[in-house]
Amino acid sequence: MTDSGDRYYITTAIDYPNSRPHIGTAFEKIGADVQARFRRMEGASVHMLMGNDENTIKVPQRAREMGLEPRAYVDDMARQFQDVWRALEISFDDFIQTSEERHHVGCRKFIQAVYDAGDIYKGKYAGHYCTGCEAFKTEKEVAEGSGKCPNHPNTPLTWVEEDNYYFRLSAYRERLLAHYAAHPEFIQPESRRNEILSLVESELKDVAITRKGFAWGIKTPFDPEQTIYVWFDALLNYITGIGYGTDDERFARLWPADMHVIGKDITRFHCALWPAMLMSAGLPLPRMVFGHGFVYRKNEETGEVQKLSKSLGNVVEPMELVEKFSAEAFRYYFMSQCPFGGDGEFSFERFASVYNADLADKLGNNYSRTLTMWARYLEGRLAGEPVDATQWRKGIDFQALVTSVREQVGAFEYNVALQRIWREVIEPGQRFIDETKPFKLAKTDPEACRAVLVNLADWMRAAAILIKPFLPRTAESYYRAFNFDETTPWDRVRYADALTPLNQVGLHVTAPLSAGKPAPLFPKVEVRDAG
RNA sequence: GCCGGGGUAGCUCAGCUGGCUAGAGCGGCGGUCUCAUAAUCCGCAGGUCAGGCGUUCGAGUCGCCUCCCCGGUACCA
Repeated sequence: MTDSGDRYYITTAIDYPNSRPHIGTAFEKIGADVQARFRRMEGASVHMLMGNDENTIKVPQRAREMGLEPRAYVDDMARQFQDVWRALEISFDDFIQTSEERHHVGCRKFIQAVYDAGDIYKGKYAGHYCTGCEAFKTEKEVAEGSGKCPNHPNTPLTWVEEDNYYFRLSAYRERLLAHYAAHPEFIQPESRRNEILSLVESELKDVAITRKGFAWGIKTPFDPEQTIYVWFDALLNYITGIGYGTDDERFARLWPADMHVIGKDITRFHCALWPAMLMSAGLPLPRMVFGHGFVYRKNEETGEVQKLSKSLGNVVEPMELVEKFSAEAFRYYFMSQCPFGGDGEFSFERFASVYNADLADKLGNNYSRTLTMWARYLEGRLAGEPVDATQWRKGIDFQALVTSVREQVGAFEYNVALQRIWREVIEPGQRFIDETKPFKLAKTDPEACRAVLVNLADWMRAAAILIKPFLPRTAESYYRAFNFDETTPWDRVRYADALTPLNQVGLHVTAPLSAGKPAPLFPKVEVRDAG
């Protein structure tokens, strides 16, 4: 799946710390995390990097508003972001803040390398300048503000020309096109690739990469009056975060990245500007860039689908859902309901409905059923001759199923993979109980009842393994409900282990039970109360 | 305008390089079990696959045209 052997370096986009993360940003992180967890299961040595993009003009502004030093402000925001990511079980290995020294050092080294390569020249940037923001406004912003700055409608914009440095992006057009052709998998999914292809084929303009007069940010080494501008600075986090300019050995070990997970809106920066920058600096390119879709908010009453925005007042904070439901439920909803490469929708009502149907009634309920019967009919412990533990999945080509689910998860087709797991693993387990009726067999044919229950143990083991990247906690509860861990330790389980025969020797329930029952994994909720 | 992506059952989505009577989940309706979180399981519900033309023995699945929705259009999360 990756040609970099057993190492897998995956990144997510770094976020502006102006406001706290919402469910859309969480969507990206979870999608990347599922991949990271999956690759770890497959035996890769995974490094997952996340971070915040702090060298923006809004940072000192916001800090001032809150009466803080910029540094204190970004540190506090970084802590808050990480709290959310941890609550969502995002298994990141490192978190970079672009205000950190390691980033500054690496940035300066990089821009100097590009400068030395002759790809940076001094030019004039001209645009609408807002004295209130002390910044240039884009044409789009000006249009939105009907000719004025959206933030300062009473301050007239002035047309200002400024000397600053340009990166010779246009010079890389041919090389970029050659790279896309030679590596068709470079841009994912397909739709994003087409978009970039036509963009680069049409025209590439040089980009200004420095600005004048900012105290906050990274100074340009060859001209201390200039500060490195947003994109040139931000993209570099992917290399400064693994030691570029500060730890050569580590950088050599981890670069190039196997996967940049980003939002579809910033595809061009990652698929055109970034590779060109790397080419100029003489560094290898990342193997893939995945531009995921967006999460929209569906208004329950009107049925209207809207963008998440502060002004519409429809922003949903991840912690709200985590507290009301659980991180597992949060992860499950977005991974199963929103195709990662496309757009998805969120509503509280639908969230609760999916939660009840797939998690409470299926995953959770069958856990309770199985364990209760084990306790009641076998006193939690298996004795006697081994039985055929694969009865529950007769009629399913389990080998083919595991193979295709692996491919789908590896290709970020999470919603499809989960649907298959539910339809061909989770639900057959429930149907098996219904068809064999172990609760009746217990009275008429204890041996047959025992065989059914052994099958259910195998079912739980297989389910645990397959859902592990998506629902790490639940998967672990499933796996540790029996002493499976003695045969294959939980942290070393691979997808292929779902196919290995169940070890029935000494098999027994290890889940905590009270009065012969486990605590519900996903307590059912009222759909109406969801919001 | 230009470029790109879409339009498949009430809702959310699958349908790979064209081929059995177009699928799943949810919702809805009827029935069932009792191990379980009043959960499960079974059956039913019939959508001109946006519309038209064409290629083909055969098209959601390819080509062209029309309508509608969305995104991008560059230094913007």
